[in-house]
Amino acid sequence: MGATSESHQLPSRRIAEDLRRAIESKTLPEGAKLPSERVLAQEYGTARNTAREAIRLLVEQGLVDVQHGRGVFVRRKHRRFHFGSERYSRRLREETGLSPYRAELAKQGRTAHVDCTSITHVKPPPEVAERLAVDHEADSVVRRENWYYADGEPVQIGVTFIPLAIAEGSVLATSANMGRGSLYARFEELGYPIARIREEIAARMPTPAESRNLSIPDGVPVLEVLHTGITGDGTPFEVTRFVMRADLNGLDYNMPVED
Amino acid sequence: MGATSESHQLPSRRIAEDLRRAIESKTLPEGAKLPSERVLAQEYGTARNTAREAIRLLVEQGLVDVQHGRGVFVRRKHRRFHFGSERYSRRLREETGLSPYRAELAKQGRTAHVDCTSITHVKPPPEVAERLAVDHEADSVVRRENWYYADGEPVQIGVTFIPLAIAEGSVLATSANMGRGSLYARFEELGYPIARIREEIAARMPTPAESRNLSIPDGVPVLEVLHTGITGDGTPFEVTRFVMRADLNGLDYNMPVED
DNA sequence: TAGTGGTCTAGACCACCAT
DNA sequence: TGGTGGTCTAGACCACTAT
Repeated sequence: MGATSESHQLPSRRIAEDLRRAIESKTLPEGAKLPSERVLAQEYGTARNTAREAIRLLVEQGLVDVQHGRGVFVRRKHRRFHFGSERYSRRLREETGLSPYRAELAKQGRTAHVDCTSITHVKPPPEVAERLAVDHEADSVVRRENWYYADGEPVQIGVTFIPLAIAEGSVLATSANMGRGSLYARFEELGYPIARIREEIAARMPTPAESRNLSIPDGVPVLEVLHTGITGDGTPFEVTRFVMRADLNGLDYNMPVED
Repeated sequence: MGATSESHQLPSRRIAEDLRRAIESKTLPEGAKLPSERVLAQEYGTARNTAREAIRLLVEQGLVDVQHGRGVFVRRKHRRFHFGSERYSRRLREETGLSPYRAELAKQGRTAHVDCTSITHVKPPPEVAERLAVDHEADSVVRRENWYYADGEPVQIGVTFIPLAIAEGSVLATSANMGRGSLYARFEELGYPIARIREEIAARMPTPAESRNLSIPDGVPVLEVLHTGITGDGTPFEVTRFVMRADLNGLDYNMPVED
């Protein structure tokens, strides 16, 4: 493990660079334990805080996982789940009866679990009102919050907003369980078959609350997808904001180029 | 600015929480200067390093910008550029003659600049070979690297791979300047009109090299888009890997739900 | 109990920015 | 020049994990 790099003057950067190289060259393979902070400090002749700062740089780059009391380990690259346009395909819905989330996880041999944690009536947030073409002061919408788990660990949270005029009187406004074909089958029965989707995608660091809720490791961003469901005649009937751990989730869209 | 929060025992967390609340309530509006580390330390009766740790927590959340010698400032939320399916629309191409990148920046009154920094012949990376359906050992592809600037600052880097069999003998393989209608007009002339796109999206923290190249502030992730251009009969003819600063770029897709 | 990371102290000196 | 952040030292005590 010795001191080999010459490119950085700063001890902390030099330690971090050496470790980064060791990780990228697989000298330290995935899952391997790094030398402890105290050992690094001694090897490089620095204070412990300096070795600690080097570790922090690696954490920021998402290269290692720190485990209190156990040590620092090279982060294992998880295979990502992929979600995209097929998430809303009617054929998939009807053939499998499975929600696309469950189908994707089944493909990877992992256990899916979806939990509807709350159903409430709220005034829509401005960006939701705008996309649903409702008045964000006057109109009320149904808010459904869903947590998505893989092998018992939460990986996504989705919050769906539905105009009250559409949801009122149906299971959409009252029941956590959507039944066979799930959400979009119910929309179809209500006269809102999904024909188009708009997906607005951003990435950012998680808020402290999101870090807690999704147990997001340090140095991992979130993908935020603002999804709008639209009928054939252009009427938006549902908006969902997904927040996903970016290390476990990816998006995969396959679409025609229109005019 | 005093000490008001009760929810955290740890001094560094308490300072960070107080500052976060001040930022979110606009008590500290965008662009405002935070108290200096030394002042915070004195106000909370801690060592300077403890106040410094609090600032670091805010940086990790992407809430503040640290400027050496000047101070710590509440990060200004930039309006994001939005790119999506329309990026490849033929109508847009023919009507404006402008590349979609330039069109989007013009909409926001900012100066666009695109720089083709290199054109080389390489063996395709495995994930590119797979999507182009070429042999990643035997076949060669043209590699074009483009840097995208807004007001002189780099915001995206795109690396395009084109099978040599397609690009050979055309400007695609030789010239930085693509001429009117840009890349996809040339593909169309060569018998590869774009009809579908596949976009695979991930988010992650930047590598040190990307941080340098794109001047990415701390606490800002990148969006990585692996884009495949496909003809009407399903032939992939081009793969581009985009890396974008996630604080300045977003994606916006509007597409039909296909069976 | 020994080893690990987590937090903190009370300094020090340096590099950068503004005046 | 004085104020700011950047890095480092040489300790200390705590919390967690393992044996």
